[in-house]
Amino acid sequence: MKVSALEEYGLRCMLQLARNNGGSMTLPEISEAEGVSLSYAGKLLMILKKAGLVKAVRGRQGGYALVKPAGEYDLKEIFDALGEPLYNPRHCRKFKGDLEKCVHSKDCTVRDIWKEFSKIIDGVLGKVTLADAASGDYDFGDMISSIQVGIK
Amino acid sequence: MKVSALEEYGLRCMLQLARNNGGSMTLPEISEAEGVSLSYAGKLLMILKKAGLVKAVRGRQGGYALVKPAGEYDLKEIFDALGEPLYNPRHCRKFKGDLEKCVHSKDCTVRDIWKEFSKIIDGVLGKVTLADAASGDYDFGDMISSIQVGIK
DNA sequence: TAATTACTTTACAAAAAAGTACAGTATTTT
DNA sequence: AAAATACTGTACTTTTTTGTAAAGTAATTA
Repeated sequence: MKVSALEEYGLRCMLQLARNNGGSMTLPEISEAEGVSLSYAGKLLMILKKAGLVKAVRGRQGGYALVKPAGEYDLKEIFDALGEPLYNPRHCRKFKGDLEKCVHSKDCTVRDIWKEFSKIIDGVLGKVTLADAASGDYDFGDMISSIQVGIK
Repeated sequence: MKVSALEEYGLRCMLQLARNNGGSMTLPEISEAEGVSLSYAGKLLMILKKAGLVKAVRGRQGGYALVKPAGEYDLKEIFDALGEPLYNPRHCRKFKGDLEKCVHSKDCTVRDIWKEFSKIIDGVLGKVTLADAASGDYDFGDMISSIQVGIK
């Protein structure tokens, strides 16, 4: 289970903008702040822009900025913009081996695991705002202790 | 956030063996059952074997089998064998851009997010056994409804 | 003991992801 | 209007992951 480079660095760019209190940052600024190349920062911000998460202004006084207050973004929407979710309906088509259908399709326990798992992850990501993440004001403690796997 | 092919197919191989009630399966059998090539099945089972999750017998009556009852494996140990965890101490070294240190190192909110997140995932994976997964006898329902993100 | 079946190992090929280079367009400043 | 700054878009290279090929070793069977 892995976080892609796009997700990692994309989130960081969002955190940079969030800490900037609604102000805009140029690509050179973001690039230097995160230690990534200008090109790569450009790629990341373009993805975020196309997803509608940031807005851009061209020209000399230009730069990127959040389109809404950091407290109104949740981590799920940021991740959705940067990559595929852990589970989606195409899961079994993607991992079907050479067989026409997923061999687990009749009673697909594998799919169920990812589907349920994905719900948990989305649940958590959906409840942490970008502002929370930027300031560290969130606490997963209660959640962890409350984890209980029941029997159907 | 993605599940790698090794994790997906590796887990499926374990599920095949688990459904076999402790009996052994040959590579050709596993390969055909999952629709993956013989070579690839061999690679997967070798990884699982080196991690100590399965045992192998060579020769004509050979094959692979679980080393313990399916109910004594949890999904976490299976995933640990097949790939890196979502978060590990090398996270910031891996994603540090061109800078000597992760730019978030002082007050690394990114790292904290993955660290906490990873705990949740491990918590869930650690509570589902291979036997549960094979039969579908687990329920994340309670868990989902109990998710609460607090404030530090 | 030779043939067959099956695991083991190494090396390689193909595909996907990560990251870079560069030419272009828009806006502002001088 | 020319220069400077900054976003935009495409094409490319590198690296990692995925998957395959083939030769080798071990055990069994006839």
